[in-house]
Formats: sequence, structure tokens, C-alpha cells
Amino acid sequence: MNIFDLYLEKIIKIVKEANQNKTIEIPEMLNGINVDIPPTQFNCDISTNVAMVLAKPNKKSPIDIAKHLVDLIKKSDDQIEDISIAKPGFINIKFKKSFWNIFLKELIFEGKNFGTNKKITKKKYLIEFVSANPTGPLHVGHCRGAILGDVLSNLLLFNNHNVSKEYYVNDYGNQILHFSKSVYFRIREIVYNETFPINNSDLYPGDYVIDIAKNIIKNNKDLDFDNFEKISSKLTKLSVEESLKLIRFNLKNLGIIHDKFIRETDIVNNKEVEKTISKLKKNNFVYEGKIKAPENEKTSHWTERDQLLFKSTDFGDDKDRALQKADKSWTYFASDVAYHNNKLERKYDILINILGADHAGYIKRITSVVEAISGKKNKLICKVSQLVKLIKDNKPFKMSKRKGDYITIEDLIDEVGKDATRFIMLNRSSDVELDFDFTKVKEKSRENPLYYVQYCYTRISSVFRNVGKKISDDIKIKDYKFNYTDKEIKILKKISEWPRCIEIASSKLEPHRIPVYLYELASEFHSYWNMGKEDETKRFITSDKKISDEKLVFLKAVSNVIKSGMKILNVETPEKM
RNA sequence: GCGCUCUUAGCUCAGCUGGAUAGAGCAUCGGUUUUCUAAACCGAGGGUCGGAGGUUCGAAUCCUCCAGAGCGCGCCA
Repeated sequence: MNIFDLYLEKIIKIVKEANQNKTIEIPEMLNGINVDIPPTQFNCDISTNVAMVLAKPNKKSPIDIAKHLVDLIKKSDDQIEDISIAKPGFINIKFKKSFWNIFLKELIFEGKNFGTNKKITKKKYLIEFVSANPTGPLHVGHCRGAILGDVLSNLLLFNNHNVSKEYYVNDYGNQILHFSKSVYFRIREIVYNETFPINNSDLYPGDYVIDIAKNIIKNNKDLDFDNFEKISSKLTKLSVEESLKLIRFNLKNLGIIHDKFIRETDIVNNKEVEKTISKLKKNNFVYEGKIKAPENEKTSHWTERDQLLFKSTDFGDDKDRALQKADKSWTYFASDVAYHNNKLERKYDILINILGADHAGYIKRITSVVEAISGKKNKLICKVSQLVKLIKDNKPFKMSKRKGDYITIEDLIDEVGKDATRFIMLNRSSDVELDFDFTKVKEKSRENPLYYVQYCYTRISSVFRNVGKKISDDIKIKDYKFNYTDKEIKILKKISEWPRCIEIASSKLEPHRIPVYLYELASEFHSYWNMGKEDETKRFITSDKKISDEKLVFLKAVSNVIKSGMKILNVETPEKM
């Protein structure tokens, strides 16, 4: 039950009826009208701007319109205790206490589905995220996008959409070649006692490559490591699979499981690139042409030549994009074009890509491709997650591939924990750079917002435990005729904002709103809890170790919302801490 | 040079599908514990929402310009 939507509908109905009775003029579009949360000092529950929106078409002051509407609203609804007008024309509504009983009854009935958006139609989503090169384990830099993608899919699932999570494995091209060469040199180091060419900056020097080399030697006794060319393709495959093992392990420890891993080599080997390009050629989106050197400083080595280009300038990109390299092999972009065609052929309604900030410049061309193939705009939504600035011992911590100097996901999980990592990474808008202070998060774990929210759930659990009940048990109440106090209603109001939080978070793809909301709810609850210290009537458990239905329902409502929010974030809600 | 993102309290950030007197946490200062778990609570101080215009009844929120910060601008992935 979304009370804001409920009252918006009621008000629009009233306005339309008034229009039919010729007492009010309405504009063509009524979407400027909204029902909102009023500022706390007004002592009311919801407010609407309807009078201000209607002022102009009626050529009357908002206050006059409001006066007219207030009567109509009051007449049509028996749950309103007080309805008033505030400058410059807001209509403020305060509900009777019985309204909150209706609300709670509905909430308990909906159970864990409370908050799901019922207005939307079910869609099929494909969300691609992480997709880090399979050249080693994930590091902290990958972490934010991984968690963002995971929680977005949970959020969409919560709203009953169909969601498929995919990882695109870039196992084709130069970087992979360098990687498998690195593995090869590590193998030679082990087998023939040769020194690893540490000064070759193309190679991956990290220690994990040694482990990968060892594994490959152990499991492939029949392989002849004498000549790289001979075993290159086999070795590449083995190296990639070893990397993927590491990556899957990292993701699992973060609580993330993808539905599918799609390999770039499969796309290329299945001739999907040719297929897609010829499709685009037919529609004149692909042609042979030259591109100009980029305008930044290092242009001296640039040679212009004819090559296959995608006409992304047709879609507002600043230059057309190359599909083929000089050696006629496909560019990264070309196989990604084919991959997106592959996605579209699988008939998803919406595609979502989660990208790191360093790939933001790629968005224009890939959305252009999807538009070119599907003929539709906004079929692909790209969501960028900004950088995580790591801070350790009060200094920015720079990771270096060269030195193999990383903070890996395992380090992070060992030291900070999966839940805290997830919560902190999600607690900020993905548009903003995130300071992740390794030392602080570790030391001051008590100040961590995760525990603040979890503690709220723990406190509620302890009440249930103390009266011999379980927090997970369903509760059955015959009549909802409770007389909640102002403080309790304040918390119920916060709970009533939950469906709205979900709605905005999912429509804008901004999951950070969930931890922010949960923190606020927890804060209200802790405040209430502490009132019980001074005033025994405010405690949940009476002196004879019982709890009233009234308090039971109240606690159930709070814990339901915390539980479903934390479930979307995929963090634990322990009953004891 | 061009593109994307950001700029809100001392610090880290919410708030942005336009609404009323702009909110948290940390830090600072002062209080609360024989208790349903103090991993908590209560109170105080702290603001030219980067700057300038514009749209609007109304702008932190939308538009334009400017400044600063970050990221990117390959035939790398």
C-alpha cells in the first residue's frame, strides 16, 4: 500500500469530477500534481500541491482553489482528521488514528511484499555487470560496480520483474594474449628455472599468475611447454578459466552469483560479428572510411587508413568507430556490437550495463549500436559507477598493476566483511566518487552504518525472544483498533515511505536510497527505544513479561521493512549481535 | 581542444521526475546506563547549496554561461 499513490488517485478523481460538474478547470496534463511528505513542522501526514497546479487554468489564487478542494476532499474521505491550507497553497492532511490501523492491517497482510511497486508491468531485464578482463582476480576497483549491479537486480526482482545477470568475458584480443604469455613465462620459470621478464610492461607480474601457472602444470601433465606458439590457444583457454575461477570465487564471497558467463571468443567463433555487421551494413550504418587522429597530445604515430566503421555519428557520437584492426581482426567494439545483437535477439525488454567511470566514454557508441539494431531508443541503459578512492593510514592508496600492489576483494572481505563492504559501497550515490577508508572502516566498525541498522533488527528480535516468540513468526490479529502514540505514528509514517523509496530507487536505478532510508528508519526506532528507559509505558515488554498486540504489530511492521530492505542489499539481519 | 560526472555545514555525504524554515553522520561542546543489549539516545553550535544569469507563482533541484575537481577521448579492453 503506497499511501502517496492512493491519495494522488483520490485527489485526481475528485478534481476530474469537479471538472465534469464545471466547478473547476483542469489542464490537459495532470502529471504536475503530486502527493508528498510534508516538512515535519507542519504536523500533518501528507500534502498536495494540487491547488497550485490548478491555479493558472482557473485564473484564481491557489488559496481559493484549495478552499474549494478541501471541502470536496474532506467529504469524500472518512479517514481524515484534519485538513488545512498552508501558504502558498499546499493542502495538508492529517489522518485519524484509525487510518494507521488500516495501513498496518494491509502491511501485515502484504508481509514481505510490502513495498513492491504494483503499478508497473512486468518486464524482462538483462543486466550485464562486472565483466572485468579475465586476467586475474577482482580487486577493490571492481567491487562497487559489482555490488551496484547485484543490488539493482535484487531491486528489480523485488518489483517482480524478470532479471538475468550476465558477465561478458573478454577472452579475445591483445590483453589476453599478454596474459597467457605471462602465464607461459611463469611456467617456464617453474619448469625450466628461467627468470620471468619482469621489465616487460605488457606482462602481468602479479603473484597470482604463479599460482595459475602451477595449477596448469599440475592439471596438464601431457602439455609440452617448449614452444609458446604450439600451445598458445590451449594455454589461453586454460589461463582464462583459471582467472574465471578466481573471479567467481571473489564474486561469491561478495554474495554475487551471475546467471550466465558469455565468452567473447564464442561470439567471434560463431560468426556473430560478421552477421551483425552485415545486418548493420544493410541499413547503412557500417561503411569503409577513414577516421581522424584523436585530438589529444599523442597523435604522432597515427596513420589514417580505410577501415570498417560504424556510423555512430548518426546517433550523436563525436566520431565513427572502428570495427576492424589493421590485421583484420575484430576490435573490442566489434565483438561487443555482436554481443549486444545477441542480447537483443534474446528478446529482453530492457538491457542494463553497469560500467566503471573509466568506460563512461564508451556509452554513446554502444547505446548507438543498440538503437541502430533495435530501432528503439532507451532500450539500453548504461549506469556508471564512479571511482572508489581508497584511503589507508590517512593516505590515498594507489593500486599498481606493475608492482602487483593490490587490495584484493579477499583482503577487503577478510578485514571489513562482506556485509559492511556492501553497505558502505551502496550508501552513496553511484554518481559520486566514494572515499573508502580502509583503516577507518576496520577500526571504527562500531560507527559503521550497517551495524546501526542491524542493531535495530536485533533489538526487535530480542523483544520477541524475551516474550517467547520468534521474529519470523506470522502474527494474527482480529481487530486493528489500536491507539498509537504520536511517536509511534511518526515511525509508521516513515514506514509508509518505504514503497515510495522502492519506487524511486528502481525507476531511477539508484539503490543507494535504500541504505539511506533504512538508516533513517533505524534512527527513528532507536530514538523510540530509548524513551523506554525513562518511561516504562513506552517499553515493549510489560513488567509481567508480556507484550500487547498493539506493540507486536508495530514491531512486526518495522522489522518487516528492515528485513526486506536488507534482503535487497543482500546483507544479513542477525537476531543477536 | 572535446565529452561525461561532480561541487550542499570544519570533514564525509543525503536531499535533485521544481514546492513550505535545506537534512544526517563524523568532528567540537554538554548530558543519559541498577534497563526490552549503550553497537543506543538527548541537547548545543555550525550554511551565500561553487559563481553569474534565465525559466517559474515557486529553483539546491530545470536551462545557459563561467570557475574548480575527477574520469575519459586508439587500429587497448
